[in-house]
Amino acid sequence: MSRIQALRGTRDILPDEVSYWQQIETVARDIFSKAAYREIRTPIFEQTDLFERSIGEATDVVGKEMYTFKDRGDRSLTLRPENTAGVVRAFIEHHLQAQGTPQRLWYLGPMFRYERPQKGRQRQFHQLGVEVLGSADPRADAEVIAIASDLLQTLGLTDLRFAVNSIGNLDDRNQYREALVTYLTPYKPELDADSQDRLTRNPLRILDSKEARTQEILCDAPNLLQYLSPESKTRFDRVQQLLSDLGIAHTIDPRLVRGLDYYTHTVFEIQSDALGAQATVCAGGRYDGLVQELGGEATAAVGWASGLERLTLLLQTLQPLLPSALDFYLISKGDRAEAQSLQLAQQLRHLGFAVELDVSGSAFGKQFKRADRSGAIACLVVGETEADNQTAQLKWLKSGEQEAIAQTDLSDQAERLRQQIAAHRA
RNA sequence: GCGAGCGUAGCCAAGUGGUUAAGGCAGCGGAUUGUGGUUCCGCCACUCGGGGGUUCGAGUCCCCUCGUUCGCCCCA
Repeated sequence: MSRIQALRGTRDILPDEVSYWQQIETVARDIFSKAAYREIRTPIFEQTDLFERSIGEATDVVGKEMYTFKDRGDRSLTLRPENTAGVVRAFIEHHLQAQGTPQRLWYLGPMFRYERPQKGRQRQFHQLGVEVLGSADPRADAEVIAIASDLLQTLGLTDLRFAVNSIGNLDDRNQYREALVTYLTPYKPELDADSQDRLTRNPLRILDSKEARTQEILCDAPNLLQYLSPESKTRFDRVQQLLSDLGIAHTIDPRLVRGLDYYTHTVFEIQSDALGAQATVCAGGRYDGLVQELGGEATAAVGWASGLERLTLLLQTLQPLLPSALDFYLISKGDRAEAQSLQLAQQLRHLGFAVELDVSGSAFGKQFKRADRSGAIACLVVGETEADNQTAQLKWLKSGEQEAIAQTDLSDQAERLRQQIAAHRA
């Protein structure tokens, strides 16, 4: 088996599936532009440092999932595992704060993580995301969540769980970390191996361990929310209130901590039960320290990212097959007729119709069969007879009704045809 | 990195040690040299992911390997 095939964790998105992607992209563009978010496109690879400093050295993403390589100039580069870091880098590099804050941005593109593929997880995957840079206002937190909600709802996705939490500011977190470590240390031998390791490396991550015994121990652990400073607490209450005012049902999940180091205050996840183990379709939070961390001015920010592969999986369960958008299928036989059918195809396309031209040259019977399978509403037939008198047979494929139409009348009849096609589609 | 399942045609598949590897869908050709969605006929795997082994005999059993799926970890 030496045939070349797509690499593990990468896949081809074939035309039947692309229509779902386009549906998401169309809806997203509309929602973003109505909320004054502008698209930003950043490079697919960056200096390795950028991700190490932003995402955090101790995280799994940086520790074991990055596609990192040396280029010919011996620089260490990394294919982006996520895009917040890149957007923040661009924000700083181009002094976007000078264009006024907040900057509301969105992006869409491929990301790369070296992991074992499984349902809803690829090595090259795609994320759609938003970032609001330069606002600490709780309304910004609520706005980005509301936009995510709009997007998912417009796509027809329901049965989603919105979980939110606050991990406070840096001081809150440090104090809580200490308390958690103090509480957990006596139980260390009973924790699962990963959690034991995290106890020193990244204790907060222990909270969302799936091990039963670890979770039992955590039942009586100190609660993160009780370690929030009064300001952080007030802030979180405000975000929750704003979400409720918007009618966005959500639950507080005190165990929700995210895997990337840069988060502060609000963190949230939107999950679905229809995806198997990879339940999260959208996740994000506030990252007030990141811009400064990467060398910019202190800038509060909040954002999220959503996995396109997971969204399309959900969409496909809702709509197993998108209907054909084809209006006409053109059939012809004989030199002159074939030449005329090409002319007619172009003419109809210029009038705004979607037209497929049969170029097989096979028998009419075969061509009709293909017309039927194409999903077109009507077919236009040009044979010897029609070629002689510059007409075509217009056949409505569903009813089988057929009428003669002069080739020169097509543009005059366009409006009528449009209406009839619309009627057949409905 | 770890665990489990699965690899037979473009797709879905039967086959569970014994002569020539079912069937269905799609495709192509024909019945029907100008009318489809029904029907009928024909064509479409020197070979069962690859390699090695056991056996008189292997798609079928064993080992290795590659690929893939789902799960763990982690994440969108």
